[in-house]
Amino acid sequence: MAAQSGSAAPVAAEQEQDQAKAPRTDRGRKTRRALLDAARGEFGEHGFHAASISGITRRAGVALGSFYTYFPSKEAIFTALVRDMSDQVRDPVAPALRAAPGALAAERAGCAAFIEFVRTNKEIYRIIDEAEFVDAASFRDHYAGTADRIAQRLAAAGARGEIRADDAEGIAWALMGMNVLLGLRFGVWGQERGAGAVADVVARLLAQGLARQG
Amino acid sequence: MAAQSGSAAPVAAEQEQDQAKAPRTDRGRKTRRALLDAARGEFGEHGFHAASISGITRRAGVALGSFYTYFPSKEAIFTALVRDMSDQVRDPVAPALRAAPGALAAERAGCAAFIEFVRTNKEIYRIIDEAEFVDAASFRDHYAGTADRIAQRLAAAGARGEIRADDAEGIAWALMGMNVLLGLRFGVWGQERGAGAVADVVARLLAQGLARQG
DNA sequence: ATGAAAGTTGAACCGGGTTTCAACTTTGTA
DNA sequence: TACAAAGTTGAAACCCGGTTCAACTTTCAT
Repeated sequence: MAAQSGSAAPVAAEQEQDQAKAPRTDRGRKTRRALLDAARGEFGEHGFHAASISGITRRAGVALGSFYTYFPSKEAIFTALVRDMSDQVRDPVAPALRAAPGALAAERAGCAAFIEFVRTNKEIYRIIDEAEFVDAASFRDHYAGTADRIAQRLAAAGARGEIRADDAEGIAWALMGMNVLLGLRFGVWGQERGAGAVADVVARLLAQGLARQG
Repeated sequence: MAAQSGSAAPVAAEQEQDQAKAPRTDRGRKTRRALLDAARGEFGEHGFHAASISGITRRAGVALGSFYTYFPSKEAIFTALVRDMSDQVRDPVAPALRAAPGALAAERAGCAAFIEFVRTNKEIYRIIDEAEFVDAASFRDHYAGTADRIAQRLAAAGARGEIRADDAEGIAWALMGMNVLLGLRFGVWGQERGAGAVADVVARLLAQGLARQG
């Protein structure tokens, strides 16, 4: 799955005690970052169980043992990576939402930004999806958090009278689902359509459903 | 993800040569079935990499070695299981679709049947999702096949003039996405809503989008 | 009944990947 | 400059689960 996003997050950056020993030096920070980037490639390419730590360190250009300076286990780096990427989807989507003139335009822009992001970050699906098994909490947080942000927007627009105001939560999950599977089909598997064209599918569905005239 | 479905499939039951040695006896068929059922539990609970063959045989109540009478590897039984479950989702959905009076009613009924199925088969998400890594072809087949069937229905309804006739494919993926994520949220993670109530979210979206009046 | 084919069993083999560790190098600070 | 802390290294210990296999039991057709 994987999904697009909204505004800022609760972050809660401090529960990393058990996850990793934080680097105290510039060199250390660089190495840690290199490991995380390498992990994205390795996990994205092979999936969690087929990925290997030696593969990660090889890509990162560091020795096997260095890995354990920053992450206590394979699971730990995976978890760190999921959080990392979950944050990164949000970044390009939030401004797109803000710039749009109305609720429908916002969802359209959000979808387009998401598709765009997916195209240059195809691994996101494999990584966030696999979190379901490796790190269920992050997986849930990602989707529940995203759905929440969408529901907020819808509720606000509903209160302003722009759209129907009922059941923001249900609609939010449905909307997130559209974005996710459209991203899989037209972002990861194929590129026949531009991001805007994909977003139009969503926009029209929100504007008129399947009704024959707008 | 995982997804709901439509009518009959191309089946192509014969490419199983390399996948498994077919049982020639009743006893054999029973054991094979037991292994498949056990695998569903084991993979659903632990995910592919944490699941173990000895766990499967223990659940099935057979010796470790018997496993290899029916499946040449862990991957092979997983693949067999994915196909098995992919077929099983279709079963309850297809009749629901057929019984409905019109296109919108059909999608509503299909969604409801899917949610119902998910509730009694929660492992389907973990299993079909993980196929992305273990058996990419089955994963793709499942989603692409499902989307195709939806698109057929929409195109037919469009031709009958029931709904707008443009872009059945795009709408199909969007619709499948709604069903999938609603299933995750209201089928697997929570049961606060009845299947019918969940299906109504979809039905209204298709009928009127977010417009304030129908 | 009886022999061949199908199915069962679980101990042991085996390989590969995670994790440990002690020697070594670099960085930062007093 | 010099010492301690931080970071690096990669060989090897360790673990664990997938896979094999040869002896054994059940089924089935004649």
